[in-house]
Amino acid sequence: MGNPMTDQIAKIIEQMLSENGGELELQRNKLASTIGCVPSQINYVITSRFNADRGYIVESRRGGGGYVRITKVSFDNKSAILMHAMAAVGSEINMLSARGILISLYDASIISERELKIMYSAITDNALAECDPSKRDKMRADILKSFILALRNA
Amino acid sequence: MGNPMTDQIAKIIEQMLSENGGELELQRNKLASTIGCVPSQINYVITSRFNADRGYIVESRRGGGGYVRITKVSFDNKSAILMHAMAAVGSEINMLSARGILISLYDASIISERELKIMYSAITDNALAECDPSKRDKMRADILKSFILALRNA
DNA sequence: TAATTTTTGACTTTGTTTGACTTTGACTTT
DNA sequence: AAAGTCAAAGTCAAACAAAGTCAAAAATTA
Repeated sequence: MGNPMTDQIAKIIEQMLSENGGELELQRNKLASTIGCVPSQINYVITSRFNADRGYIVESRRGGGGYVRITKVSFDNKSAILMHAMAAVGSEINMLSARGILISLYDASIISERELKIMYSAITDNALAECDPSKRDKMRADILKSFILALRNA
Repeated sequence: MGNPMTDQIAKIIEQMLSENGGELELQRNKLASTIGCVPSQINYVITSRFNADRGYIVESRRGGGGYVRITKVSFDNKSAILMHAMAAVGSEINMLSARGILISLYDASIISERELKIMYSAITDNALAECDPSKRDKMRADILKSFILALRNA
């Protein structure tokens, strides 16, 4: 509703980023004047919306021919934890271990309590009752790995 | 029941909500001044009448361009939708229909986009590849129904 | 009257906008 | 090379704009 300038600028930058495959070089003062704001507003947008927490790397150079480069990256920490979880799942996993992995993701703040409940509901023996018991742990591993993959870009 | 201001304000907000299909973004101070009450009264109305217990989700942002967003997900509504979804799943379901059901839950604001992705990841043919093809649709239905059950109290 | 609910406003926290001032780098002149 | 100039980008703090908190006072209800 009350869309502050910051949000509009962020949207413009996102747009440009996605048109450029996640990488973008811009000129701060030029962008500021086409948008119609003071240059330092661009800095504010960048620090508040395109910071490392949100998975962006920002590099810049001053002086003549200066620029600001914004690159989107999926962040390391999270993906390392997910990678680790993925390895921990392996090709088969029982219900208790699967639960443990989900809880560890919850503890690492990668999923919420609600998401924990949702995911857990799909990997109980009960949910997998239809599956042949001999294949159940493999099935569970597949589902769990699908979740972990989905979390990479969610 | 000598209509305290709180009730009138609640009524006004309900009115606006129903005019907007159950979703509403308002500005606290603006609303307060048009109604003629102190801003914090709006907070009181919201916490006492539009809380999670009563099936509302409230989000807000401070600062310039700030807002308060109220979304109605009434329990009746929610459980009716879930019930309906449950029935729609049936005992077997293919990947496309399953996806449709998840999208309808998303459209009804019962699940987030992130949750949509998570759940969808578990019901693709890919995730269920291990399952005997003749049983796959049954398996998918079971998982989907587990999700829906988990959403009842999440 | 005791308990609960509502009303109010002073104070806090969070988020945005602006502009004056600083730093850096490339290029030009001495 | 050293100094100077200019074109960027960066920093920071003040002003502004919202929403949140909390507790005391007032009103209602049991």
